[in-house]
Amino acid sequence: MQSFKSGELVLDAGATILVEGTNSPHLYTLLSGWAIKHKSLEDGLRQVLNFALPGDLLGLQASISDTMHHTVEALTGVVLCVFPREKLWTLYESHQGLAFDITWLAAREETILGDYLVTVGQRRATERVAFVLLHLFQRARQVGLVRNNKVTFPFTQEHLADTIGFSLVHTNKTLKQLRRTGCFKWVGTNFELTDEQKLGALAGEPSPIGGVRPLV
Amino acid sequence: MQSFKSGELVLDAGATILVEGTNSPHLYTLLSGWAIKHKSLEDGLRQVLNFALPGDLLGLQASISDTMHHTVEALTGVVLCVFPREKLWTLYESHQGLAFDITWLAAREETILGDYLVTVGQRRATERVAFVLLHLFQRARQVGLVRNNKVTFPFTQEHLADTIGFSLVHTNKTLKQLRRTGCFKWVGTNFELTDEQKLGALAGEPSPIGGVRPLV
DNA sequence: CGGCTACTTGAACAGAGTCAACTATGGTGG
DNA sequence: CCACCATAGTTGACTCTGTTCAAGTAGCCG
Repeated sequence: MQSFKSGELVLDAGATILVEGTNSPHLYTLLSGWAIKHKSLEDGLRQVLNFALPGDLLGLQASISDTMHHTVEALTGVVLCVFPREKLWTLYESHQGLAFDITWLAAREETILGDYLVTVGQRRATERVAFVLLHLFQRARQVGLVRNNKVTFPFTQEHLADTIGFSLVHTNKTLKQLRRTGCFKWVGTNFELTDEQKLGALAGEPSPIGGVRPLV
Repeated sequence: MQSFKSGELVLDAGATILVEGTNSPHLYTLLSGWAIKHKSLEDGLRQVLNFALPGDLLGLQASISDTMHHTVEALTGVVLCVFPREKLWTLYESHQGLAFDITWLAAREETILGDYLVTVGQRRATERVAFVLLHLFQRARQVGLVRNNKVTFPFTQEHLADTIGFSLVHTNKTLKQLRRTGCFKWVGTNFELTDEQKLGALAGEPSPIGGVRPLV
């Protein structure tokens, strides 16, 4: 799989990695740093679709439809592993493991977007905020970015607002309310989760016990 | 690819094809009919994630994570092409075309979910309704279900409401308002689109002319 | 005819948006 | 070292969009 790699790309925070409506000759894997995927509307509104953390794939859409349907922007300095897009499908023939991995990543992305859609479509303000904070904390933990229940969140309240579909002002007020529950501390870029279970409950998660019963 | 097939499944309208939280030994392709993918919350709320039309793949998530993250339900009588899930990855080795097709379908699903997320997160009522109606009309047309700009929509206003994240009542009132624009007629299950461009404008689409300028 | 489901409509209420001002905080240059 | 500026975060007052509750109507099938 390393043979497929054509180089590394290092970018500063704020750099645009891929642009909606354009295509790209490259497919990227995020090696380090955070990025954000979003779509912008003419009237200045913006919807964040997802965050990208180390290990995530960027630019698959362009490989398939010749056009990106969202923009990807670096939230921190990032290191990207660069793959030549045109080689992808020939690689599918020689490396089935790669085909599996990419399918897996695409399906995972679909799952996350589905969760976000439920959150934005059905949840109340506090649930939305709690859900996204918890989700990002857990993803950060999966890739080893959490130490002592602390992690650096390199995004602003405005990013959060654009993720959950609320105005910045209302997001801020909801956050104030959530802080009073005491399950987490978020000051500047430092986020500390002190009561994961409680935040999960506030996010409206089904309780971890009592899973779903299979159909007979 | 036909060799992979293990049978056909015929189900009535209302049948549940896959259940959130369970896994399934099968992967399906929808051969005919409509289905709906949704997630339900404890409190009775429901979010429709997407509609499935002929040609769509159902159950990929279960093949990858051993658990479906949403439920799939038939809206009409459906015919499904059944594949044994465990054979999928071995098939990836012998049929790279299949690997490409599945990746393509997964990426397309991601694109649609992204569009829905923008709609639900940022758009106003009339735009949301217009967007979904137009989107479904266009997808139906792609698979040849539209004749004379007419198509059968086998879903209720409640399905639409659960798709766009509004209450049934407000969806109904918005629909009433949209009908006055005269771009479409929707009575019972019969939908006729008489002014596609106008509906596109109401949906808040970027005008077809004036595409996005590539980055130099 | 009765009972179901889908669809309509109005009135009162509440959640979220908008506007506008203000407080940190960090970086820059005089 | 401090004055200035830009960006991020906070807060209050008012408005408006969408929700809820409640009461219908229309069509369909037994």
